[in-house]
Amino acid sequence: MAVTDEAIEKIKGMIVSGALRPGDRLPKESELAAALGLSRNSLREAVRALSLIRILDVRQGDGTYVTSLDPQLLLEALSFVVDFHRDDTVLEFLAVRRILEPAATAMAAARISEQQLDVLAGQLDRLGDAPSVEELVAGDLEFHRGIVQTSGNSVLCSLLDGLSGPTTRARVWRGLTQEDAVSRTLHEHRAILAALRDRDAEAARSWATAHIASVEQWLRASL
Amino acid sequence: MAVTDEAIEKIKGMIVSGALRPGDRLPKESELAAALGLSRNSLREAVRALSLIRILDVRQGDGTYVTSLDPQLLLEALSFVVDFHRDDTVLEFLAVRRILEPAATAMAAARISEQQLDVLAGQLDRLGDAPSVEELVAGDLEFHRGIVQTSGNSVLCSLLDGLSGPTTRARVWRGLTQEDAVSRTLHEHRAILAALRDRDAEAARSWATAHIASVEQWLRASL
DNA sequence: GTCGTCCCAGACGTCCGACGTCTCACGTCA
DNA sequence: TGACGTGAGACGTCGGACGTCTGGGACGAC
Repeated sequence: MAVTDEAIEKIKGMIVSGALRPGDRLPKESELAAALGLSRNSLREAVRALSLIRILDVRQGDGTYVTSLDPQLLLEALSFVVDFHRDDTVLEFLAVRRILEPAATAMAAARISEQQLDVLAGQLDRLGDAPSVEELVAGDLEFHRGIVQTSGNSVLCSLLDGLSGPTTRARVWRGLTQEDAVSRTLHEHRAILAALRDRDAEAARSWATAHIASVEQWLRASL
Repeated sequence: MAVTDEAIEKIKGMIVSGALRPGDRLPKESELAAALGLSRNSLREAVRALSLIRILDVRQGDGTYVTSLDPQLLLEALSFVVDFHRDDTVLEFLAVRRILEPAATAMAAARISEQQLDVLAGQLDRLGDAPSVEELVAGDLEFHRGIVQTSGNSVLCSLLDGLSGPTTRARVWRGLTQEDAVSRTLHEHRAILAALRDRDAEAARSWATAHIASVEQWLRASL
């Protein structure tokens, strides 16, 4: 195994074992390199790799720190990876979202506050009846994220965020050319919101499932 | 933005745009560094980072290649990230698994072959009535993976693999000290298998849910 | 002709030393 | 007391040198 890979494993070990805790500062590069028995260049490759996936936070002129290691932060790296997938796997990602999002929406029904409901309603109102594709994609993202965030499970929230981030969603909408796609989407969003306001978890789950299923159906037909 | 980060973005762009396709070989480090306008050292940091998340495959003495970019491969990096999460987030991961796994198990009911059913049954038989904790963890992993793989969705499969890989599962079992945990788990596995053999998707889903819920319950009580 | 072996060009792996750039903290001065 | 300048120290980048490994071609035995 290359010394750089060893260094990655050792740094990982120091964090997992608790020797390095979230927020801790690492020894400076030259010292850590000496301690791990490799050159500064090779160590930097290890640090850079761990920094890409948000394990470490490198600040020029200051030092290198362990991040908070929050699920939200670590799963951010997921969207980076998801960007690489080819178009022909979009349907598989959508199928996973179809499993997760209805569950998250149902969980939100019991927890969402009146204030948050009003915020979501305001979003939909501002979007109007005939938004542009860019506005719709942004609004769609914001709407679902707002709901999922109140599910109370940060892992679930981050996972959905990563799986259906801006890039994926844009790819989906690029494939949706049907006339009534926009109006049906807006209608379904309002139905989900109404179910949440009624605290009806099952209705919310069903509307969320139907919402994603219809997107899936359109997409399957247009591929 | 640092030159290394720029290099990461440029290489990502080359892949996403299709200029570099899965399996393609990159120019040698010195040439690519010159083309991107940075030193070989800095370029290596970028390549190393992309290699950690399985975007690139570096072979000493040969060259650097784009991987297959299969969901299965890319989501492998997920388990690396999951290893860093603290114990207090295990329940959140388990809650997500409780959403995904029943769905995957239900999907498998319609697709699993008689041969695969026999393989799973053989696994359970070999495990016996009183396996060690290590054997049980390994068997548990193998059993669920065998089912999920027949769901037909590689993204779903890889995601579950990453979320509940060896490390996470070992952490869960470490917390399970109750006497009847082992026998109840084995019983539930057999129930899931019976439902699959009956092609009863709803029964399979319910048993999978109950199975994870009981693990969740034990874990919550023992934390 | 086929197969196995040897050898080497070429690519990645590692290291060193130097210098640039940025932060933070400290001390100065109004 | 506050703003400002300055310097030590950390990361950022570079070029070159050498080590290590792989793949493929040349060569010879069968």
